[in-house]
Amino acid sequence: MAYRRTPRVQDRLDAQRDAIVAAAAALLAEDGYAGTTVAAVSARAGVAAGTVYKQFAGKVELIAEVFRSIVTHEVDVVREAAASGSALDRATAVIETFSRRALKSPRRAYVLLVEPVDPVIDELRLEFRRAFRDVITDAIECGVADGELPPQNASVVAAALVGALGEALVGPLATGAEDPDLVPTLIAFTHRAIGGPVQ
Amino acid sequence: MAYRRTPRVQDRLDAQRDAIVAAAAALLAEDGYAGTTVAAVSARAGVAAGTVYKQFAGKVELIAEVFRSIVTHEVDVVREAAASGSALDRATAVIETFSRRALKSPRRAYVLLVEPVDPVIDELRLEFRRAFRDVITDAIECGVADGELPPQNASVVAAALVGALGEALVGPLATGAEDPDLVPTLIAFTHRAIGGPVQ
DNA sequence: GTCTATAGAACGATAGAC
DNA sequence: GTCTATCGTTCTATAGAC
Repeated sequence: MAYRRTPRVQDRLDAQRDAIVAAAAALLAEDGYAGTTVAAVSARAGVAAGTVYKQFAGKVELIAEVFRSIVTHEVDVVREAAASGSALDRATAVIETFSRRALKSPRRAYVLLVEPVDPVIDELRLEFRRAFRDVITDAIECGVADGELPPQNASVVAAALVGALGEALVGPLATGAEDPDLVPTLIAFTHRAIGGPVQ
Repeated sequence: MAYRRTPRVQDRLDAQRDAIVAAAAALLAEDGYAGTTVAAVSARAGVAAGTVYKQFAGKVELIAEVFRSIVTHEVDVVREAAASGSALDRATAVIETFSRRALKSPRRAYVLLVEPVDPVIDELRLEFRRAFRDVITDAIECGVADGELPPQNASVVAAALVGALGEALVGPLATGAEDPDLVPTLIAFTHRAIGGPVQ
């Protein structure tokens, strides 16, 4: 092709990269990490296997980009859902938004949350859990400042809630068991945990 | 060595294996996974590097055995501490025992809880979190049966508490920050979360 | 005509079946 | 314990944009 990449070529390359990421994301949601082979990804993206390695250093780096693109969006959605209202409303919005979305795509959520994949992915998970924690910390701090919630160490409690939410979902996500009581249980848990009234 | 392993030879091999596991455990607690090289382990155990591979299929299998030996013991200690008393006492004992022990060996606890290591270790962590969950589930179920706690989905709440405890400790363990308020915060969080009175 | 991106086969490691 | 199938990755000839 070109000595120098023309904008046209660059666009095509960018589109190709996006197609590979989208194919990997779809496979990850359907078949988990083990089912997301480079061969399957390249076939679905309509490129050759070797091409994947022109765009990414390896499979793990591809999966890492998929993680980043999905979870960044999830953090944004949760942050948006919890942007306003009382501290209790905001905490409820976090739990409800996060868990409903996870339960709607259980396989995908399981992969993103805990499926054993690779240390590089573990590192990303740690990072994104901090992002979710910060969203909750903000809500709790506002609630404490307003006197709506009792004084507490907001960031510790927020971290605890992130861990609680993730761990409580792992079981149901893994087994696919649909328990209509799950989300209400988590909301009641959260309300009590941060010292709000339980309705 | 012998064609047939005499009891004497077998004892020596067992002792050698134990020495390797103990050396790996000590290094893991001091320097984390990256610092626990096979060379360092064998040197500390007083054996040749090749001997490690006679006893274990590879580094990951060695580390997995270290994990199993340590965490099985931790589960037992926590179970024992939470064996009797009111549901609130038992829940308090779980939190206090787990977190005090973790904070006493922060590097070790960080490795056991979340340090990115290997998918095989991730799998073990999932397994051991279920073991801790079962200990807490039992306490909550008894509390609900006695009327001490409000009705709730005990295993979901227990899983949430395991996640909460782990995630709340990750930050302090990683930074080494000593916050005297941390454990009391977690106990208050737990008491509220399961619907008990907060003192 | 030049040189890069692509396709697809080949390679070496590894995990699972028997 | 061995063997086979499969996976991630690399290599090389070809096609095609400049």
